[in-house]
Amino acid sequence: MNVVKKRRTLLIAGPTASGKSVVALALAEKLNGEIVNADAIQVYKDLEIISARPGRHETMRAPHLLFGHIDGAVRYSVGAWLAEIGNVLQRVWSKERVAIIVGGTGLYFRALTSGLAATPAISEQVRSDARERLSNTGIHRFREEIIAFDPEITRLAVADVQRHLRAYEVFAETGIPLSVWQNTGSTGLIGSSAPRVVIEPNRETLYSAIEERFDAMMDAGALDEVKRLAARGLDRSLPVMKAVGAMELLGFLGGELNISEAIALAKRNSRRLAKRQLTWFRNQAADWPRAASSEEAVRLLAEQRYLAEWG
RNA sequence: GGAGGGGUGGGAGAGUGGCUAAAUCCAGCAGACUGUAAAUCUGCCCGCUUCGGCGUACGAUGGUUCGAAUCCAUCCCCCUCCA
Repeated sequence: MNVVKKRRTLLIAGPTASGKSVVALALAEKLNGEIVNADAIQVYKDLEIISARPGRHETMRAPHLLFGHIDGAVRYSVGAWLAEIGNVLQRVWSKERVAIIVGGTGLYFRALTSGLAATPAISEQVRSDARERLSNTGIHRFREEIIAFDPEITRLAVADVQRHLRAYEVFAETGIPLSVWQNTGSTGLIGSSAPRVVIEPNRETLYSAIEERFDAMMDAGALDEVKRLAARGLDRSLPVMKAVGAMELLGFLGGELNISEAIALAKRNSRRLAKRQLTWFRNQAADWPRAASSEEAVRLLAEQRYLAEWG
């Protein structure tokens, strides 16, 4: 193993359809960099079109890492991603190349820069036990049980079933409350000095880009892609099955929606996704520099002195 | 020209005297967020607000009534059918 001298890293975040890939590619070519994915759905092999994952054109121009390497049957997670990206970054850095981390998943960036609680993996047994317990007792009793060992859980909304389940599972698995785990902060892999940018296009531009892109996805064979996914007969609760666009087209294939309803819903849900991403970055990454467009993002990053040195 | 139906908040659409600033759905906005995060959840959505309220509102105008989106009159507009 080479000794890593410089951890040259660039962070590019932004909502779906904001032009992140373009920025990443431009900088990768300029700086001899490698592009690393920070998007929770672009990791899945099964969804190239629907997830707007970089295709041949892009991957020929620069190395792309952590894209499409996970089988849809796998329940991927921030933790798994963080574990993988650690190695990936070591490899990129050891080659004296720049790691350009791009994506729209705010939580992934947070894990990267601030670390993640060191909770162990939850066994399938505990997972299903938790679900069974919940359906037997109902959310109110379930919640009280959790609060008994972890009072912090009071702050969760009662309807937030997913987070209640998580709290229950962690305690059942480890005997230590989730909130305690979460205070055992690890430090991030990426320092605060790494150049970064959030692409924040105006709402109208972004929304019309989303709609046009979805039409383009349909033309590119999105429906066939989702048909292939459907044919696998995977569990509906898997993350791949919940990807925006996939979910709606699955609804069409299952006969619950007609095609135009499915398309309209997919667009709507993409808009909502983008909105949530903007909210995240606005409030959780408030100190990151902003760019209103991909062009501005390139310019903004290129102006930073790091890049002059790195190039 | 004749007969009937209808005009409600950004859209759809309930409501037919007080419990109605007006159900519900959609669209939108804001927020939360530590292993499902493209997920999960919360609030707002006529205007103003110190978030308790205050002011205007249900095509228009006028009227009945203690009180009207709801009843009456006139006017304007839309739709269906018959000529």
